[in-house]
Amino acid sequence: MAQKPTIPKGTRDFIPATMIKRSYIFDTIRSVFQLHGYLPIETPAMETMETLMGKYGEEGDRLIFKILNSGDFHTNITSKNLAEDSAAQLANKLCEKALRYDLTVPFARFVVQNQNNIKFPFKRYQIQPVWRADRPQKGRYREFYQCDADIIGSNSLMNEVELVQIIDAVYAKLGIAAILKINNRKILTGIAEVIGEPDKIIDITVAIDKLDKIGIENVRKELIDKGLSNESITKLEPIIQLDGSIQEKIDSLSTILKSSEIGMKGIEEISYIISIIDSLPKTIEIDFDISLARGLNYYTGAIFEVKARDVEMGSICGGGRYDDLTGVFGLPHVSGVGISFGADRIYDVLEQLDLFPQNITETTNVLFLNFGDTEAKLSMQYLIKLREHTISCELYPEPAKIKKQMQYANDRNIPFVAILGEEEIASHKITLKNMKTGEQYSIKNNELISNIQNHLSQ
RNA sequence: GUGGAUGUAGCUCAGUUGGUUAGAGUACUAGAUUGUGGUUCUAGGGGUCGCCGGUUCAAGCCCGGUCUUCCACCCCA
Repeated sequence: MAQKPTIPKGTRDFIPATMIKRSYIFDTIRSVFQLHGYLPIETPAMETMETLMGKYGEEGDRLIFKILNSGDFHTNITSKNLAEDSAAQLANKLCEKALRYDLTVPFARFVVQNQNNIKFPFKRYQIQPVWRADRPQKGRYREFYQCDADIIGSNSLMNEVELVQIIDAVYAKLGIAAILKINNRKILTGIAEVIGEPDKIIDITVAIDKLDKIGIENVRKELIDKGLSNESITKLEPIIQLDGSIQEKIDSLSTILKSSEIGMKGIEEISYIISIIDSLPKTIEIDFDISLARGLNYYTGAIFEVKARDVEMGSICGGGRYDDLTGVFGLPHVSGVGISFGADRIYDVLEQLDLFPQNITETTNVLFLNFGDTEAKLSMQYLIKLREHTISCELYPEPAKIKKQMQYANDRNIPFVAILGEEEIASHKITLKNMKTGEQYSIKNNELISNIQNHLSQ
């Protein structure tokens, strides 16, 4: 009996109509990357466990898809291992490879391994799928594409500015009204210092990142759970709830963080970035959001996050600066900064807001009907000529009923049908049918290309 | 990993207090129309009612388990 086919949880098939829309997103992002001088690379779908584990925090390790070793993977597992090892320890014995979790860590590995083949500062873009063993839900998949642009080997804040310009250009091209939130990890570190809890920086950032979502009361509860003193929380609350213009927030924080050297460095950085962005034309809205933390532990400077304004969806772009990501792979003191567009969420946003352009659905421009062997052979001559003029065209592969061939053209959304039957051949003519208007007319066979070109350019 | 919903034709879904042979729309195939698509009409094919077990004379419907998908939490693109 035939089994019912399925695909793994959180994965998807893409039909042609969907792929055309997805390609539109990838093409748009890629063209913006290239326009800013970024170069393409690719890395393998799988990395060694060593490369990935421990780079994304404890939660991240759990969400990495591990690949079972080939062959006799069980021979070095004892019953003692089974009884006593943690799941993570067992996984380490059974798996030496895993699917990549993002594009940034593999990129760091790539940079170290290929440091003699690339020119610094190195600007690369990378558009590939990543995998996370998360529970799927709205806007969240287990296999999804990231579109990353990173620049590594340069400390200049001009790189941050350039990435903001890229973000602005991408969303402007796609027609998405977006808001870019900026913060700086050094400011968060500074805040942790001045409230007297420098060791709790991770707990603090994770908690205040949720301020928007769960409110100040629940943030306070979470911080108490994590062991912060009441005194520290009392100091923290007015800081993370600072309101006003970007400049007002910067001014307030300059006073608050005066005693923290690293905090003041963060203020200096964000002021610089924002002052330059302000002087440039842009369509995206910019906000300095003190509660923006982002989970990834490796960020050390600027952090970015983009959300669509008119639709409820997680972030559609994220990124930041990391000062020493390559250090763990043996290349210390190389700073990088990058952003990552979530193509699948961008798709969902465009779909929900009906923002896909109308004209990206057509593929073939002309379909030749098939009247039999003789006529089909003759049609081939015209197909070749049309293709020489980059007009996409095809011949219906078998001499089916005309009704069926017409229906095929209709279903495929092909705008023109060329009819080359016995009558046309005898009179050296071709009948063209415009499938949108239903209009049908006869032309001389040497007028075919100019006629189609005229219609397509209208 | 935690909690809540869900599952009936390829797709979207009806299906009464449990009662003969499970329906509709859409899609598909053919015909009305032998060289013409979209609209219309007619006919046809297509279902182990997610899976396993239980209750019952009788289960798509009730009960238990399991899987799937979706939603939320954690976390994240």
